[in-house]
Amino acid sequence: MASVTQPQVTVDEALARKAHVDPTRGEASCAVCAAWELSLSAALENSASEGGRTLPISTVHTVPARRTIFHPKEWSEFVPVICSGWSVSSIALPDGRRQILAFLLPGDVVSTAFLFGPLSGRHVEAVTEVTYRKFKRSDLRALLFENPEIFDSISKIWVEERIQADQLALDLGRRTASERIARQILNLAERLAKRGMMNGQTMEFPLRQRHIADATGLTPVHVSKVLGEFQRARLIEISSRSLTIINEAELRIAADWR
Amino acid sequence: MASVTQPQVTVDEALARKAHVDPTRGEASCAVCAAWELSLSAALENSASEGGRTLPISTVHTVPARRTIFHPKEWSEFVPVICSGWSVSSIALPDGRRQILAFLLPGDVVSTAFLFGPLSGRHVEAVTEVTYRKFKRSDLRALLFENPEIFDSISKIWVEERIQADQLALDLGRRTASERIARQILNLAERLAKRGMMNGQTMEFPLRQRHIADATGLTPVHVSKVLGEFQRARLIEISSRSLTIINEAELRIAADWR
DNA sequence: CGGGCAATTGAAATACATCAAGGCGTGTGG
DNA sequence: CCACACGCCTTGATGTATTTCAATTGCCCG
Repeated sequence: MASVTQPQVTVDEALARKAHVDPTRGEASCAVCAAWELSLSAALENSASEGGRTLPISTVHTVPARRTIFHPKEWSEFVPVICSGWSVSSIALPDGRRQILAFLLPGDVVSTAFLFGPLSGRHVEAVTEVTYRKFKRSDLRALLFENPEIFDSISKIWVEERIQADQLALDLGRRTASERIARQILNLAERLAKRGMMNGQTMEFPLRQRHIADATGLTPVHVSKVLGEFQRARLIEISSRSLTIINEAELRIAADWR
Repeated sequence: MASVTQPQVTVDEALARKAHVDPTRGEASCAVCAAWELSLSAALENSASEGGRTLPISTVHTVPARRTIFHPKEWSEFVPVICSGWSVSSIALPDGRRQILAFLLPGDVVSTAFLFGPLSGRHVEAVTEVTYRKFKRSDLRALLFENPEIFDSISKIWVEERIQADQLALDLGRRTASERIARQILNLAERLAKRGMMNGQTMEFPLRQRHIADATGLTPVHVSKVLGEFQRARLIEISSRSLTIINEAELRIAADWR
């Protein structure tokens, strides 16, 4: 028996299973999670159905856009996992400067570090309307020890998370503004594609330029200028909260090269 | 029984224990690790002596300054832990730009992510002469499952590591050159102090300005200018590979404030 | 209809990079 | 032991990417 969950689960199967586990709510949100190979939710759903038990204690919450999901001063026993919508994880300085550490998409756990201790200073905020689950840390940890599959899943996410953090540092420290912005776009496109949230080369794009600025360590004004250049060069097109990659090859060059 | 190892171990005790476990080598290096509360080495030493077993398979290596400890293309089964000396962990772009992710001091594990999978692209390089241990990943993982104390230790280190990564991103994305440099100095001082490697307010400082530049996302030239200012302002003093913090209060202000 | 957030654009300021030259210490080979 | 080369640091002049400031427009929402 393989100890790592392979992405054999189709969205339909996951939907059916979800309906079995929790027939009170009709959202397809966590089916999307379950379809995502690396997701924590996937592992949890699987373990729950296999054992014939219900999911570990978790509560579902829905918040409107711009609402705080996790407060920086919160010293919480809970691990939040995004079910639907876009949100943003960041840390800030007292004077208002802030750095976005990640855009969170459906299926993302805020950070695996939350499993092992509270991560104070982290702010998680909804960009669109968001639904998310809160798992109790102790429940998840117990599950982790019982279930090697889940442990493997978490380990994978852990390594992924570390790689992302490394790349973020490299981007912020050593790349130009255009590179950083191009990379954010490509990165988001890739992650959305994994979730079946790309429509050809176009994606819903609820981010404000302020978000991109805070993620790339730049100013909203400068982000506007670079995005303007990208559009004039016909690399991308942005209109009515959606973004289309017109010339992926050129965009990749802008992202990778000096 | 508390599941978290407290720093009750004195350096002397650790030395004695070390001698018991491995009488063939006289270095005090890992005694320092054992004295450090958060260290992986500490947990390992404890478990080894408690069970009356020997340490898990690990090999000790010594390399001269500037030598590579872990190659970016290496897809290794081993987890390196620094025993003595300074080294540096970084990632680089094909065109030569590089970002230092951490300065590694005695007792530091390169990254907890190494426990769960190879982290390709990471380069670890000795700054001074360095001795380090290589643990086999599978051994460590086995130990992790047997031994909740070790698991707790690793969890703690992981959370620490995540916090460090967050702060690095904030520094690189949102702080000025002076702030970044001042913070690096204070951070190193604090970590050295934990290891008993501070001599009052002065520390051995084997780093080249190129290292500081690559850690802060700046140019060696600019680092030189800022360090010059700090010295002229009598915040610090650097001479013959050692650095003294003269005015800690002011240095903290330079580090925290705009 | 009004108010406020978001985006765009241009002009001016600035932080940092690049370029270039010189000095200083250190190891090395003649 | 000297000469020399080389890496490292410093310093100044110049260049440039990005910020800051400011004005204008559009737009969503109350």
